[in-house]
Amino acid sequence: MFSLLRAHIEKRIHLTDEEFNICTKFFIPKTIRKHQFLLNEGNVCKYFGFVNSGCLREYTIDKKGNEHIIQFAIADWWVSDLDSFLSGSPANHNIDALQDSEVLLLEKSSRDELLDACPKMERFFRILLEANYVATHQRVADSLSKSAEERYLKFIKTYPKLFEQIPQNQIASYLGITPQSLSRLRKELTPE
Amino acid sequence: MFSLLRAHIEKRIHLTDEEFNICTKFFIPKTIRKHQFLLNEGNVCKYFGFVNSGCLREYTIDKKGNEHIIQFAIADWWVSDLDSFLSGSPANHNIDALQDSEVLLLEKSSRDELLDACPKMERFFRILLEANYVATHQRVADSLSKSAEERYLKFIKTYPKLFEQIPQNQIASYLGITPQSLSRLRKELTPE
DNA sequence: CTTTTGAGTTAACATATGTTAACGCTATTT
DNA sequence: AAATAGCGTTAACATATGTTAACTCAAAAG
Repeated sequence: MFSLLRAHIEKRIHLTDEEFNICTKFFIPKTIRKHQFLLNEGNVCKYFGFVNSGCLREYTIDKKGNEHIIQFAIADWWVSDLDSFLSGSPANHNIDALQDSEVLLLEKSSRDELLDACPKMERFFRILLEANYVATHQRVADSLSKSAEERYLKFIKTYPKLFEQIPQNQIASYLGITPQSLSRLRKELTPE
Repeated sequence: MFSLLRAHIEKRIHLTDEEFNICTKFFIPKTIRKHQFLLNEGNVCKYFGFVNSGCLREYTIDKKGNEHIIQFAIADWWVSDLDSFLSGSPANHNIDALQDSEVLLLEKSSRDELLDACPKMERFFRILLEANYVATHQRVADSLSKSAEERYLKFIKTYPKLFEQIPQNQIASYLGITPQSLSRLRKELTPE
């Protein structure tokens, strides 16, 4: 149940068995079936979730009704609308499962208690956020400087596992283009 | 010299005078003149910098030679290529000053020492990164779901001070469009 | 087994933004 | 004072991506 999380944390900081056991107490294991929601726009995001298996997505719906995927989360990743989670304000994003998934949920108050109970976890979250900062800034830079085709090729290279698991229309949404454009672009990539 | 930094930290965590004095020892004050570089692509980013005054920008140059601004930094903000700073690998980004600026520089080793000397600062950086995570994800969401015009109007609303201080071609670069497109867009916004 | 739904493809046409080039204005440099 | 460089604007044209609509195919639902 907690072995993936243990390994995930251990990559960043070292905890004793005892310390890790304290941490686990704050998490709520949950199964989320495909198409089920972990967060609906307008509600407060109650959880910071670690994905044990499956795949979820965080997305926003624009005024035309189109979905835009902000973040995928597969095993060993975290999922949340951090803005809403931290501020307690209603979320602008939705989170649902693309596949049956198992997650370990941390409520806001639990996380605060966890940080007090195990101060080493301050460093863990700091390091986790640093890595995320880098990845997200890289995504911003790519959206500024790369064509849809370049972003697509980079996506395949960077997230080969996601690429295998996920429908193409979802990838298009993540890349910021329509499924039709992605289809056209793929056609142009395979001359013959 | 350190009063802005003190207030900046105090917004997130509380430090005693003594603790803060320990922290200040790790920072190197520096003046950066307009057009001077704090980081050149290909070099390792040695600093995590707090801006006391002025304005800097972090940007990348694409293969066509166009600049794309990843981040502005005015007073009370931080500036760095965090990827390079943390990993020690050569930077893909440049950092230079748009105006004469005063910064407080923290070297990588100094930051690690600072975190050990004053563990409360773990929490400070964690909170700082959380806020940045939220802002950057918001920018990603906007680049996926908003038109250039909407992004421009939002920029003005979100960063009125930056909007006043910065040439429009720099804003265009941050928004991901050409200066000509921004000019056209502005014209359409002022009907007569 | 039949029907329905969702994913992917294709094509014709529409639109936002990029490209190139020219011009004017201001501030800086000589 | 003259020359230069940087910024903003404009216009004609080019291109990448969006829009709409139709069609397959496979999987899921009835």
